[in-house]
Amino acid sequence: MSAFPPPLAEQPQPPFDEPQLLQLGAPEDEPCLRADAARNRARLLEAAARLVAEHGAAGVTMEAVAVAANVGKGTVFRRFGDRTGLLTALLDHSERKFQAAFLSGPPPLGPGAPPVERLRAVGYALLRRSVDELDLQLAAEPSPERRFSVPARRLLRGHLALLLRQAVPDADSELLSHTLMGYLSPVLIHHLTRQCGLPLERLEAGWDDLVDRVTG
Amino acid sequence: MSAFPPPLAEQPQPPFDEPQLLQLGAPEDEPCLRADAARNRARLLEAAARLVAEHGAAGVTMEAVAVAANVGKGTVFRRFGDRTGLLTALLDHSERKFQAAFLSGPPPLGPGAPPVERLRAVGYALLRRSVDELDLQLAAEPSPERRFSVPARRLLRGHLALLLRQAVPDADSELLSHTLMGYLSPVLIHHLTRQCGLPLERLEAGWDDLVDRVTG
DNA sequence: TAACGAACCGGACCGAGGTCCGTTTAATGT
DNA sequence: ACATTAAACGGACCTCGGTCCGGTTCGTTA
Repeated sequence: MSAFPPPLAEQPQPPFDEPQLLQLGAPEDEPCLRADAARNRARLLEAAARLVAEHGAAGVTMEAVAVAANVGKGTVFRRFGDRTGLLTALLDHSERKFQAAFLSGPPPLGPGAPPVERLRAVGYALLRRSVDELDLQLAAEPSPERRFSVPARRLLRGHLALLLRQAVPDADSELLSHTLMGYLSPVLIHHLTRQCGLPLERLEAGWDDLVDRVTG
Repeated sequence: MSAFPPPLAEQPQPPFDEPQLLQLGAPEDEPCLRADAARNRARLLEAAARLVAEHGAAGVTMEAVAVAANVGKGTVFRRFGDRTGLLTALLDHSERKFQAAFLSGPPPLGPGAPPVERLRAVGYALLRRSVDELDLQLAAEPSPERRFSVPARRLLRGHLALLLRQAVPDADSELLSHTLMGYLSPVLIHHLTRQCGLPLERLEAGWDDLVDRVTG
């Protein structure tokens, strides 16, 4: 196991119930990366993206990516830790945009709107984003043990908890935020839209309703 | 892929929004199994259980089980389909007891109590059961694509949807039931209790609160 | 009881994720 | 320019889940 660079948001795991200040990760990619490392990283991401476009996210093997990038297999793992890390890196751009939007973008997603409206907005935004990148998000799904340690998800959950705390101060926001996260999880969205054929509108209505009930 | 016997509850996938009549699977195990097959099945389950007890669920490999049962590796897969199937079979007994309890047991879990109370009860029961078998349940976690097709979960979700329909007829019970399922999912329970150290009481209180909000 | 076919058995085999470690190379200091 | 060293490289190697298929066994029918 290795000390490969932190991908998305913050790294250390604050104790569960802590207020947990929200902050993005480094503004750019890896802080300082050796020239060859940076070059290979770029090559790998490009190769991976191409393979995803060609064969779908599911059919992308680590070895194939390595070969396509003219790089050793070990290098892939050194850089991205594991398969999930590589796929996650592919989603990094979109993820950062999303984070910026709900952390400091214009209302109702960003600060300025009342918390309940922000809750609605963040659900909509996530649903929209997910239906686009569903394949990749699904393939990037981390193993059950790490699912809740993924920085991006910790950040989002913290955000939901914050909004909930503002909207319903007398509730257990931590637990409720987990409930809301469940509704927005890529696997569920995939199941409902792709496997069950529900239209996006119904999921959005469901989110509205859920937010109403939870904050009501 | 194979036609290995249906493990827990019903098999065919009814269209999403259907009323979905609830029914258990066969009262006993596989309907009719050849003598040697039944013998090997028993051996395998026994061996698997022993290995779980010794090395924990995570450290149980299919080959090890096969060896411990004096059986070929292919036989394990023929019988149980895949690793998840084997682990799931280990949970079968407990699962059936749970199903029987909420389908036809005494109130408030079984029929007879008002739906909201039954909702509360099923949550309590599941939380209790999960904290016991957490390791196994975690190891038996199916791959994301199949998570919602697992018969036992389909059955439970259908049950929740039914109770919700009775308790809040004007809501989208299907969607809400998924939300409730999320709160009760083994991975979340594991994360909250084991990784975050929340006491079971808090999870129970959270379930109470969630049911109130959702049905309120 | 002999014969037959379906179901079952077993272990060689494969693919893919992940690790290891000897070698190479980029940055830094002299 | 050269030495030094930490970092990066690469591919052989390992593990483990899952498949395949030739041989075997059970249960049935004649």
